[in-house]
Amino acid sequence: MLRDMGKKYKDQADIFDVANAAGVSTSTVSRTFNHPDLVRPQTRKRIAEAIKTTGYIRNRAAQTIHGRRSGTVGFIVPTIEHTIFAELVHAFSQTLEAEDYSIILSSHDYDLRREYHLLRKLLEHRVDGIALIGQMHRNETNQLLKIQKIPVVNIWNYSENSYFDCIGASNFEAGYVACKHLLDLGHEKIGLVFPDHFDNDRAEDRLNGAKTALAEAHDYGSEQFVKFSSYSVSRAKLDCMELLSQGKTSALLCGNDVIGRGALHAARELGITIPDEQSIMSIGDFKGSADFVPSLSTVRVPSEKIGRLSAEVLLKRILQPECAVERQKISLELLPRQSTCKWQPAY
Amino acid sequence: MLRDMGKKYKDQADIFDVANAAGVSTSTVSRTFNHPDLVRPQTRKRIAEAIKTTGYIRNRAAQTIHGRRSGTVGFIVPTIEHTIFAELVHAFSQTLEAEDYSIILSSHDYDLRREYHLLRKLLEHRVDGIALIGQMHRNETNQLLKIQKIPVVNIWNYSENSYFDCIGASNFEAGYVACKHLLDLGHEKIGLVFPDHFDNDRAEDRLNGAKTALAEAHDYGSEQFVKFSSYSVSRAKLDCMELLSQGKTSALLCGNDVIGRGALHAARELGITIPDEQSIMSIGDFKGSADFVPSLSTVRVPSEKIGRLSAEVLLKRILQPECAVERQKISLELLPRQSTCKWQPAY
DNA sequence: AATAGTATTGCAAACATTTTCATTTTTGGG
DNA sequence: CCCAAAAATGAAAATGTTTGCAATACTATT
Repeated sequence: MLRDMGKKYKDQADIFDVANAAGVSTSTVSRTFNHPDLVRPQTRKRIAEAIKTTGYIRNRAAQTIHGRRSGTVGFIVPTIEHTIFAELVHAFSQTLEAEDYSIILSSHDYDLRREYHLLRKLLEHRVDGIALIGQMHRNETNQLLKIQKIPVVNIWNYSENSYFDCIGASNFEAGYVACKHLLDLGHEKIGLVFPDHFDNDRAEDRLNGAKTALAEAHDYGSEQFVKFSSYSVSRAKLDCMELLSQGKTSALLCGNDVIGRGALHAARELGITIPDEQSIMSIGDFKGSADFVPSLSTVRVPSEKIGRLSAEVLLKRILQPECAVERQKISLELLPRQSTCKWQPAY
Repeated sequence: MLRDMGKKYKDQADIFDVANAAGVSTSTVSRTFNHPDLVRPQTRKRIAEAIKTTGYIRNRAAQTIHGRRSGTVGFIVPTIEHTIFAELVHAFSQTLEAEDYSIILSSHDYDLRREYHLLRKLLEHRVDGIALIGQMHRNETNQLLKIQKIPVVNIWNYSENSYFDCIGASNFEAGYVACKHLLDLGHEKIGLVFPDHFDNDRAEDRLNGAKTALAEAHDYGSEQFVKFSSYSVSRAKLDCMELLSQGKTSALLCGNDVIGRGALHAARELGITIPDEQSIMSIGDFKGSADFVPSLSTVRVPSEKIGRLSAEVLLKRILQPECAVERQKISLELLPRQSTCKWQPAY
């Protein structure tokens, strides 16, 4: 297989090759891609053929260099290992891919220092926009975003005075509503199992919401059972087993559905009947939570909707950078299912 | 807020600004990034400061244009909506991010025509390498990959004569082993619940493996109970309920853990005791399957390991494009847990 | 058929880097 | 303190596009 046949070996056809093959100038080829209406249909067809025969593939890097949009969007999430953000990322990607964008996805594993570095890397790639989870970021992260004047959407946590566009629910409310549900059912001794909220404002807000509901219901001084767990069914199961076997609670409030699932397993493992002996309440409503037996009561945070809307808002800001800040508070839905019921003391 | 103060307004510092600020030429700045050993430490320091003060961020597009590596890798998966590939993607990303690569992730939703288009888009971005799931792709996809001579790793499905590097398990074997386990336990009437294997060679191989085991055990003509389901716990639960309520089987073999979970829920819903009345066997061992009560018997396909190794192999090929094709057959592990037991006829 | 107007196309500069090659500076040994 | 060799730096060309402007080719009127 011999290379270098003649002048100069190129392994990749470029826009010149296409122009030659079609007998036009590079300008015309370029225009066929970017402003097809400006080139005669007949010419366009000739160019299309030339593209086929040469096997030409546009070089996005070369157009990005002109300040043209890169066609990429950066999405930084805490994790993709657990199901937590799967639906969100999916909906977000689908929406943007439909508009011909590619998604550069990175995860920082709940380490906001890494988030900053990932952001820098995305900026090096000249992404057209950035999506971040939550409102809490390092100062340098926010500074950088502001200076760069790059389109940003803040996903998942609603804030009425966010600097950037934001689409999300009130996680405080989620925690409050979930806890209120248990209180309304007559539960008094409620165990709270929440992910460690270090570098995680969503979990923190939820926990605060729950605590507020508790404080409103009881004397503030009442005994609290808080257990910190993590985004892992296994870990959560162990933690819940510990809490449940102490027998001090009549209900568990779980910071998210992953923990909620852990709690269901834990109860089953210990032979505790749900919901008769113990109620389990959760927040999230991930795909599949409704299918557990008993099905998991939870507060629905509509992740697909949030993902889709975030993508749309980001898209809009990319096209119109100067338009007013858009903030959407996504409403929650209380979903009482089989894992919770009225508390009736045994005696 | 007035712009254009003086000569020429630039919203982004470029390499010239840095060079000026540091009192060196652009060549030297460029070298500090790409060949730091070629520039004097003292100069390097001065440039580092200049970068800080100017807020310069490298433009990867501009370096990509030179045939330099883009620092991105494309990963095309069937889906990220369900947990199926979460661990795989996670491990893959972590490994490559550690080497300063960014991952462009796209999903085609089990539509290989879309896979082709996504591939083209990735090539436009001049990714340094491509990762694909499975060995089955459209002809045009394979052609394009070969012509482009781009590093490719084929993940998940092992094949001893793959054209590209491949890291994966034998899914045929997985299906065979899983089914054999049930047969060894004395089950004869085994229901097979598998994802529709249209555009999905992994599922197809698994199903064939299972059928082969069945054929070896019984007369080939024996009655088969095959039900096609999908990658959704809800859907799988419904399908399994249908199959289970027919009462023709003593065990269910599920094509993956998502379906396996659906089966567990289905049995519970119907009041069928697992494993006494019905065994449930699965393939995958996703995070959390061991925590179910009863825990899910399954054949472990070590997705993290596969993800990490795939990343490493792809990396190696990016650095040494000419090295010999690397194929690794990842071994499976039979994990009998609580959801399967010996079949003892009721009478 | 000439004219004005519009639709197409081409030329060449611009984009932000990298890299080759030549030039300058530094270093170490005598 | 000089010289050769080595190390560090700079000048300028090259990378693959896009686009403003100018030039050319049509079209529909008169």
